[in-house]
Amino acid sequence: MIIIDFHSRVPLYEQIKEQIMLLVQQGLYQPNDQLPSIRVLSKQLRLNVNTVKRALGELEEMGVTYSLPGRGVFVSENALGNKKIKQDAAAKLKTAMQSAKAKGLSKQEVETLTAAVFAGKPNS
Amino acid sequence: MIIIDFHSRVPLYEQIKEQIMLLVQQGLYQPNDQLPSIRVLSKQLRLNVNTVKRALGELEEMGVTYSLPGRGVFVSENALGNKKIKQDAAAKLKTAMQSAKAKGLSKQEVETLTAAVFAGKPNS
Amino acid sequence: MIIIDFHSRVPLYEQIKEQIMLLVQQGLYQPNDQLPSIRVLSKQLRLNVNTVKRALGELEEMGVTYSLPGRGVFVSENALGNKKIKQDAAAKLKTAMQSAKAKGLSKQEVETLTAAVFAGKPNS
Amino acid sequence: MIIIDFHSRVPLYEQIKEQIMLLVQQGLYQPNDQLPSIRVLSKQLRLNVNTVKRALGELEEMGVTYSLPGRGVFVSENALGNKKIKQDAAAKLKTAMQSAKAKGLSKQEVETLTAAVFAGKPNS
DNA sequence: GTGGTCTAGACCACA
DNA sequence: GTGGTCTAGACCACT
Repeated sequence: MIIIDFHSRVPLYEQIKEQIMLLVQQGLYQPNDQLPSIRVLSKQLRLNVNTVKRALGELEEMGVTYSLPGRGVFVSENALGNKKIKQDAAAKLKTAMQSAKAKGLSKQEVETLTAAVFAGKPNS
Repeated sequence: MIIIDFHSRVPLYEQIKEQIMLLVQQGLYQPNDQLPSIRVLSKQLRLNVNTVKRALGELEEMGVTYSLPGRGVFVSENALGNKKIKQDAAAKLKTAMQSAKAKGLSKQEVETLTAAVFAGKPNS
Repeated sequence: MIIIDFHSRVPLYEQIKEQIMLLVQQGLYQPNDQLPSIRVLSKQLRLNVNTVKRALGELEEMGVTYSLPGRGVFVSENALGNKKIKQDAAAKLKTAMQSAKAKGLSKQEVETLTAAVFAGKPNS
Repeated sequence: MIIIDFHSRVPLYEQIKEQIMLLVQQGLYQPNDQLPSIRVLSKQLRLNVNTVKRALGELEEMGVTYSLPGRGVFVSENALGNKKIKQDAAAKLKTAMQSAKAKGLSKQEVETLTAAVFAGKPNS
């Protein structure tokens, strides 16, 4: 389910975080569902255990998952009701938008892009 | 004219690049205008010369500026007509936007953000 | 009577220990009273037998209970007269309190918390 | 300045976090002060670089510090105005207090302890 | 089996 | 020089 791009400059653990959040947001993992174990994930993704561990650790810090030592990692109750996550995403988006503006993209072009992205699956 | 945010996680040399491109984009620097010298810039911005050098070097590589050894650095004719630059920025923006959508940002929230970013100086 | 919080980071066997000590402390179990058998407890709490076994084993080691092989587990005479246990708890509490103070909690906030914790059943 | 107890069961990175927060809270490190580099700290404390890195990473996550790659780690503006830190400490204190109650400490004993802890340097 | 902690050491980007 | 990422592998506590 999770696909890692080893050539991307985005850190591997960030890619894992993103994709797991996506799976949760899509409802493929429900609250209190157990995620695959760290060891299983690391084998599937061909990554070191510590890299996966870091991803899950940060997801836990963000309130998306919780871990019970000796038992496993689980999806939190209000996994994505979290404000922090949205703020984070908004901040990153703003940075990208400012950069785009500096490089000559017009407001209209951005709006067209926005429409395109939000077309596929209506989200609001 | 150029403002560096020392608290930002964006590399200093990237900030310089962004800001110079923005100034060009806004027409404050016209094609064939001379930019301040590296030494002047590094003093103004209180940055290491190497950092400024790297920024200008990459701008030249991108075709935004050209340098005449012994004379200085100048703005290229087609400084921002370069399609590749815009495409790159657009691609990154799209990724950030998709991620933001996945994390629950609504289309409206993105539009509000767009308006905010493009508020300063109308651009389109 | 015993409630296990599966979401808590406190080990399950520690939770069992705590709760049994609390019941004894509150006088609901008198010295020489028999505790429910390990099997009964593990079914009630939906826990692995080994987890319950460990909890009772440690209680016995602490002198809170004693077991008569083939008969069951019983509350000791001087179950909580044991000074070492209290001292241990007091030391940990002190550490946590100092840390809380260092992080800006006021004396009043701690007192409010104390009142809340000791609210359920008056104890002194 | 920082003292690590290698025999404690508290994780080393937690000890580092605690002590740095303490130094900040005491005003020995002011906002925007630069902390010793990770490598220097790890040599001083005779710890692995990664352990120190983790401590500083979590402090950053908590908003106590911020790091500028290539430059160093610095104390945040409102390092300890942070609500999250207090909530964390309060939660830990509550757990310790419940445990103490279960082990027979009376409300009065806790209050005496509170008074003792908050005696040294008045904090509220 | 599970996750948590720690070490040792490599490589990268940034200033 | 700085911090950031990643790997490999050890040991521990808990279920």
